[in-house]
Amino acid sequence: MPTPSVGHNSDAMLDTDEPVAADQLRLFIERIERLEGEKKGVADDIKDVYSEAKSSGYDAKTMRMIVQLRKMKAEARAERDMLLETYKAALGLD
Amino acid sequence: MPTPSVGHNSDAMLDTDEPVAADQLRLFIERIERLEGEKKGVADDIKDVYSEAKSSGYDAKTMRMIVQLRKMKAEARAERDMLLETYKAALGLD
Amino acid sequence: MPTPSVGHNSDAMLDTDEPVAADQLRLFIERIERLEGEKKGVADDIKDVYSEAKSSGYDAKTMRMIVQLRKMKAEARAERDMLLETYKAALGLD
Amino acid sequence: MPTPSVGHNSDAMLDTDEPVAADQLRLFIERIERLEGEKKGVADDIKDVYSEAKSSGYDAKTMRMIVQLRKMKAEARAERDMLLETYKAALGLD
DNA sequence: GAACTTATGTCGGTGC
DNA sequence: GCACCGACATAAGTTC
Repeated sequence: MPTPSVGHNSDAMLDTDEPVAADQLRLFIERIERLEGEKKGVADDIKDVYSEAKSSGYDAKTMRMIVQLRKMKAEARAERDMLLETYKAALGLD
Repeated sequence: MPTPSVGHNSDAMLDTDEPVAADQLRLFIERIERLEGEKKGVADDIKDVYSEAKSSGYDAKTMRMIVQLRKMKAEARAERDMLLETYKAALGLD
Repeated sequence: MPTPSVGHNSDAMLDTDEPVAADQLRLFIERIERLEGEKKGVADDIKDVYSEAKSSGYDAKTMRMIVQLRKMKAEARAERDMLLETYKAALGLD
Repeated sequence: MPTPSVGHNSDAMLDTDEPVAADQLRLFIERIERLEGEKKGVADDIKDVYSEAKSSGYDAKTMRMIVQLRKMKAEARAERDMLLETYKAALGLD
């Protein structure tokens, strides 16, 4: 049960707690930074696809609308399913 | 009902233009949707890391500040490097 | 055409610019504050309706889902219409 | 799916519970939707005021800070007053 | 000026 | 029963 808060090391009080905590924090930060990098990469990829599509004569604005519309449909469906589940649970049918 | 758009293929070509175009658009859309999905996945991963860090006693808000500060530093350094490159090129030192 | 930026009063440079500007700003602020108050009032009204519905045996969470679902449907329809307009414009049919 | 609340009509009542309940739910939903609409309208009005102020040369960010500061002051004052009331009540001075 | 992303504040759920 | 916590909605900032 590692915690960032100060504590004691079992063996003779060798002060290793803080280094460990610092390493742990550093690790979290680095994982986040790596993931942020990935996210940026994917976002750039998306941009590239839009650019490529534009080069093929498609309008980005229209494409965005299509993507959004499809997403909304999918979300509505998911919501509907959830609603159904809720009803079923409320009626003891699950 | 394939596509609403009008058009015909000139000379002796089989009529493949419209299907191809529709497929091409569909392909672009699907690539984007797939990438959007990936992006969401990564974003969720980031959230998870913050949660995990919080469970270890770290404050998310503080961590965000750290990440941001480091990003700014990295950008500043990149800018400095670029500037240096520019100078070197201008002086014929590259 | 009063502006907050410094200027001249037409009649003999009586320095009334700043009071006017201050008043104008004050007026903007007060309008915003009044609207913020209204917005909070409406938000509270919404809460009240949910509470009232709960007292009548309805589940707030389910109601929220219904409201959201309906909103999504409406938005999808609006989006669809917009998309149609875009197509029509693109095809010179408007 | 009839109604969330079970119920029956006590003796000799015509079976109008379910329609009534459905209507009741519908009514709640519609009231909420109407209020949501109002809230959006007010939010848009606020945006308009900021835009208008910007056109007059004021900086929106600064204005937001002013609004927030004034709100905090007002809240602090309200809290003070409440505290005073509490004291007065405790001392039988009300 | 419009879209996207991040950040903050609020609200309902839960555990002590 | 209250306080904490996580989730959601709104709001702000940033970028194209």
